[in-house]
Amino acid sequence: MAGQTPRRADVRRNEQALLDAAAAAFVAAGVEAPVRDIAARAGVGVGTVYRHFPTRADLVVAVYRHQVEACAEAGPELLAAGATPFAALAGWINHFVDFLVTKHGLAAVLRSDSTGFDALHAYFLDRLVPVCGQLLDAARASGEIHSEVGPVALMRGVGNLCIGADSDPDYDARRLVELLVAGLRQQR
Amino acid sequence: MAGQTPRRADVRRNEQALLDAAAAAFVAAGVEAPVRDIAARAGVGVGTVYRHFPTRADLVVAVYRHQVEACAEAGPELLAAGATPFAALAGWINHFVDFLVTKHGLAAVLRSDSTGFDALHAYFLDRLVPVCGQLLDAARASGEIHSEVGPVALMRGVGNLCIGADSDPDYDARRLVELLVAGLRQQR
Amino acid sequence: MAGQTPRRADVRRNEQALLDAAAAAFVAAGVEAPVRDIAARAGVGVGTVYRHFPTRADLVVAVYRHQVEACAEAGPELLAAGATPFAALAGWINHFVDFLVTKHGLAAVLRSDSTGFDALHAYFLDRLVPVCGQLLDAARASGEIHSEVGPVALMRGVGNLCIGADSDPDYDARRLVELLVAGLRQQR
Amino acid sequence: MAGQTPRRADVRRNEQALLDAAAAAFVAAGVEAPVRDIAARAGVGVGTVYRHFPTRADLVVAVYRHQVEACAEAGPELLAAGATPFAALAGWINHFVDFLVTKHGLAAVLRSDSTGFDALHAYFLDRLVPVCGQLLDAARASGEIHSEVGPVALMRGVGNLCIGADSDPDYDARRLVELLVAGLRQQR
DNA sequence: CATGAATGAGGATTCATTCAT
DNA sequence: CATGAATGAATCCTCATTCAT
Repeated sequence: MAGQTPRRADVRRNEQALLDAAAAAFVAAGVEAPVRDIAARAGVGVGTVYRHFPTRADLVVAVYRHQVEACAEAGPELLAAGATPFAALAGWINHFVDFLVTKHGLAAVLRSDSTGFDALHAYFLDRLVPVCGQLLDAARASGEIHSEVGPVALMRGVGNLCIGADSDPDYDARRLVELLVAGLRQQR
Repeated sequence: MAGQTPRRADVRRNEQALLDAAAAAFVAAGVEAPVRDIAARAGVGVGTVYRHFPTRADLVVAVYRHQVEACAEAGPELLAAGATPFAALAGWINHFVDFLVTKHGLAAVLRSDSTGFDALHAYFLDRLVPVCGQLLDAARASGEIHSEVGPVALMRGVGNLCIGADSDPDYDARRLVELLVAGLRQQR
Repeated sequence: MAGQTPRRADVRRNEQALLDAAAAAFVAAGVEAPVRDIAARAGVGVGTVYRHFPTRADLVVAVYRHQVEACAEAGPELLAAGATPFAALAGWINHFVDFLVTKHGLAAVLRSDSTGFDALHAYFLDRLVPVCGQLLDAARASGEIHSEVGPVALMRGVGNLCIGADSDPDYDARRLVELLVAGLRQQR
Repeated sequence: MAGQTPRRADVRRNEQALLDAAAAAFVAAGVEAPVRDIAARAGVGVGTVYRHFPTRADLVVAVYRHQVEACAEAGPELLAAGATPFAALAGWINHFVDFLVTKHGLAAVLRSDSTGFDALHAYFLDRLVPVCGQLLDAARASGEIHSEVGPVALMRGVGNLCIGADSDPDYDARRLVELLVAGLRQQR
């Protein structure tokens, strides 16, 4: 129970090296990059990776925590920024898409049901679903959307639409997500 | 003397069993499902799989072909059925989603970028894109939709939304696809 | 019990086609050529190969029977030809080497102890050892050689020296066999 | 800090166990012995084999090296030991045969023409051919032998004669090699 | 704490051989 | 008799994960 950050300097250095290495490996080979590659990039043994991040999901979470946090914080900010709630929602979804599309293979893992990514799923849901829900509720309250779709379903759909967007330049996930969001406004 | 199809009844049965088994295996474990699993589902030895389908791509193509033909034929039929073009498009997309989700969960391969599936992608696109394009054009001509999204993008989006729909009962791909299709009507 | 040759014409034709095909396959890929290749070359099913030649050794024996017979018959002829017994032995060994060297991979199989080649070994020994033994005895009787090496050992040695002679043009098995034969004359 | 050899004792032990196991497996089943068998003989997992020797050739080379060095060093020693050059040559060949037959039965690989063993062949030749050549030259200079056979051919012949000597107690490779060596003295 | 060696499950592929048609 | 489809053992190789040092 030492708070978030380890006290020993070398340990902290190792952890940071691992995060950097993992980020680089994820870029190069996707979030399923071999553990050994990550360890090699960080200049440590594989055991050290496992010590710091018992599961791959833990590592992924750690690598992307900052960006997830930023995404989570963007929700209330957008809502408070003056535009309509629907515009805020659309803006936030944009933010989310940017995040997913730039992280090689992350979108695909987000929908993977293999155990071992549970921590990742949990973190994503814990952190972002409330934000998305708040935006959806606000847009619903303002009468801009009528759909009853919930935040989990919406995020899952957006996530799915982003699968493969990083590796195929001809695939424009953003446009399709726009369509999906536009669909929310439709009367039903 | 039978041209394309094998003459011996057991061989034909086996091939069909293999196709069914592969389809099921793809649903359960994706297009990269172990050959041994497919063989086991079909009740045959692995050698039999390799005899009928020397490469995995051959198998996937064969599994697809069956369904793809039915789907392709459904397009003109729906268009001729009397409802509006947009209704025909929506109906066809429904059909497509059924194909992807209910029966085979092949959505994942649609987006696979691994080489070796090129032949598969090509076939898929060759056969279905024109059908979808025709429906899109008709709906556009009738003034029901204004979006400029093309058939390739639309199908890819629908395909992506279907990923994982078979294995997760809480994920309602149809609803999200409805949203996407609804989005097509939006003014631009 | 119909004597050596089958009575039905088509069967005889098949057998001959198989012998030719096997000979060709042995040249191209060695005596361990896949059964399916041989069947394909003969334009028959693999089952037919097995019907005619239950084991690979049976096939090899059949393919080379003529040449083995010729080799066996050459022994007495050389002995009767007027030269010294040692010269006859040397000549016969030459004959034997020619046979082995021109049969891709046969020499290697001759020393293989894998069951399945038993028939081949047996045939070779049955047919050629007595011939070689006769020549050795004669040379010993004439006082030209003193070595006590027996025909089995000698043939085995010659066979071994021939291994790989077909695939490596730099390897001159004949010269080494000459050395071996020359060694027989040495006083002990 | 140890240069070539691994520092951890258990690793070194493992590597040696692997070399011994591979040598034994090669004797029993040839250089193409299943990796799993080698691992089992060494009491390790297959992964360990691959860690130490990424390719089969690496393993075979390593197994050879050990013995080859000893054999190479024996040449000059025998020559300096006082007997005639021919006796030294005969002694060295004996050593070589022991190496091939008694300890490892590696003779079969010496003649393997499968690519991937090129490095092995090269090493073998580089190390032993000069030694054998020196002995041959000396024996030729002393007038004890007259044959023009070179070291490569001689070694190849000896190697071939040793094939299968380990697995067949009735096959006396040494006697045949003696014959071959005796043949070197023959006038031509 | 860090290391990286060892493990072994997991998945692919080939081919000899049998046997239903 | 002939066919060739089916079988499945045998082998290869990769990596995630554990644990002795």
